[in-house]
Amino acid sequence: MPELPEVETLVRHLRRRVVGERVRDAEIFRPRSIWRTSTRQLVRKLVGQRIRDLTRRAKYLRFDLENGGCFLVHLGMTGRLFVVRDPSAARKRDKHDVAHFHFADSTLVFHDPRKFGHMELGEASLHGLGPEPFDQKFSEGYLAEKLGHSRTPIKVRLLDQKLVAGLGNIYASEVLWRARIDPRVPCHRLGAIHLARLRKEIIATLRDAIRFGGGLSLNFDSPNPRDGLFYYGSGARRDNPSEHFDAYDREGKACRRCRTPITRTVQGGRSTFFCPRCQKHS
DNA sequence: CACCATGTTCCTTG
DNA sequence: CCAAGGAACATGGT
Repeated sequence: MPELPEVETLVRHLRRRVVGERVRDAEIFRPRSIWRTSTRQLVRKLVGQRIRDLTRRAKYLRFDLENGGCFLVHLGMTGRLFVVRDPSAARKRDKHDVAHFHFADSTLVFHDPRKFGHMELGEASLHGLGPEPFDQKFSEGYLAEKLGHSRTPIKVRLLDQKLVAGLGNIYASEVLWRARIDPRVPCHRLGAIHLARLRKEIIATLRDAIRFGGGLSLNFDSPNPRDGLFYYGSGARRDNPSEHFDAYDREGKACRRCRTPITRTVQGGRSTFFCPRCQKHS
């Protein structure tokens, strides 16, 4: 998955390659990756439109069209977007290509081996989402109100996009490690001090990850796996031999603060990594 | 073969 | 009504 930082990094790279371009043709290889509408409808609404802007909302990429409409892409777990500039190689269709969007001199490719990603017209999917972490609405008061009486473990709640948009399984563990909060703690047991720390670390962790992504030399011009998206880890390990994450995928390795081995547990069917010593209950 | 994987939705069970 | 758990979507890596 691209979580919020990866999507943000992708948007920043892709922007100058697609904004202002007109969609001349669209080839849909996997209709089931289109939600809420038919292939025919999607193609009809897209072809001929100029892309006025490309932005991110939660983990969605949002393409604004000149007619006022919008087109959303969610990358799921393994989705990638890149622009092929090679004019001759109209990019031979790869096994996992979901769609090709042709511009005058380039092609936007949506590639998704695991096929959990999707595309759709309109912004219906954005409606129920919680605030962006960097938005003023994401305040301590808001967090307190939303977490209030929930007995659900905090880690599980952080994955809920209606609470705050953009965290996924990797950064949820990272945030809690930084905030020194036990992922298993029921939300209602978090006091004001912890909520404040939690909010601060959600923002700081994502901000740092975006900054880190901005500093990597990524390649979004080809299917080259070096586009570094998923995850920064793989790109980062090359640019930076030391591991990038503090908790995620570090089971058994020494906590960077106290040297205690990082523990892995399962919550809601997904792995959580934390330090049993410095992430104490509330 | 077994198990793991960046996401989300839907359904069942309690 | 809510929470928790599992399954589903589908494929590849170890």
